[in-house]
Amino acid sequence: MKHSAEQHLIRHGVHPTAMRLLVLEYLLDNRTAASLGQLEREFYRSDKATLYRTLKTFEKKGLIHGVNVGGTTVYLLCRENCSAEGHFDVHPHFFCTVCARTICLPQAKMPLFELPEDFDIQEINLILKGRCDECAD
Amino acid sequence: MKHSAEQHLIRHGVHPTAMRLLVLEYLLDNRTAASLGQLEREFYRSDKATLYRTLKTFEKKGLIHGVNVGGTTVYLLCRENCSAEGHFDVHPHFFCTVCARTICLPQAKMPLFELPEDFDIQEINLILKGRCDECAD
DNA sequence: TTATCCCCTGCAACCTGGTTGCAAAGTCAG
DNA sequence: CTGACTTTGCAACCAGGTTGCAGGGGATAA
Repeated sequence: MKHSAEQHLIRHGVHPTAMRLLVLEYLLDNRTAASLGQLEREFYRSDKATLYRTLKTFEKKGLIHGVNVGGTTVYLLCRENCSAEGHFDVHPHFFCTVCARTICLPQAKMPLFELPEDFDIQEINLILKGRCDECAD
Repeated sequence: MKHSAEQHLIRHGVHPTAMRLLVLEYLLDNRTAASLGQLEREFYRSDKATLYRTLKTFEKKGLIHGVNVGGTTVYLLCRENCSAEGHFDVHPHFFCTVCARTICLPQAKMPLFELPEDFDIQEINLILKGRCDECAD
């Protein structure tokens, strides 16, 4: 456990401090997206700024990616093909309006768009909202 | 001018006050999305809360719809098929990273998704980011 | 016309999420 | 052990969004 998280940090060039290990392990365990606010609540002993900077460091080094869902940014673990050079796992995300979890949908393909005129698309942001499998009635 | 905006308000059951006419005309003229902040800057004599409530009223009555693009909500005029009963013009939006305008793309079809398990999709949020036709090099 | 009521507006305050400066504490190499 | 660099915690700040409250203005009933 500890080891794998630590290795993960080192592999991405992030100095493995106690704080960072805790946050990374939380993300690994939870397997769902976490917002700054969630981390604040989870690690109420530590400071918002530290958590914020931890997330920013992780994002910059390619461990996690942020998704803006309805005003707040949630962070999810990246798959293997991401690094400090860039995030390459572009895929839709699903936000459950019941349990408020955000889930990656890497299996769902991003749609291709041909816009009529000379629009230059650099980024696609696709969020599906509804009930997840666990919250469906 | 005045008449059409006024009619538009009345048709949607919104009492046409001076404030509301100004905001609606601004939206009609600009033909691009406006955020609360933009309106605040444009109508610096009036209050944020009033502008906020104006937008909310318009949205509730089906005149405009809000799109969350990277943290802030921008509002765009609805097409004909919206009303207080609901917003039915679901379509992608394009956000230009150069001029920061948000544009409706009603001509682009929303993709259909079949999610593997019993996910219940209620809403699709699709935002394309890049350079618009006017800002392309 | 006057009194009444309701809706609209402006002011102020507040909350949340995000962000930065600064100084203390910790880490590590020489 | 010392000095340099990194990480952390505290505080403060900012923007966007939101609400309560009181005053004003217009429509309506008496």
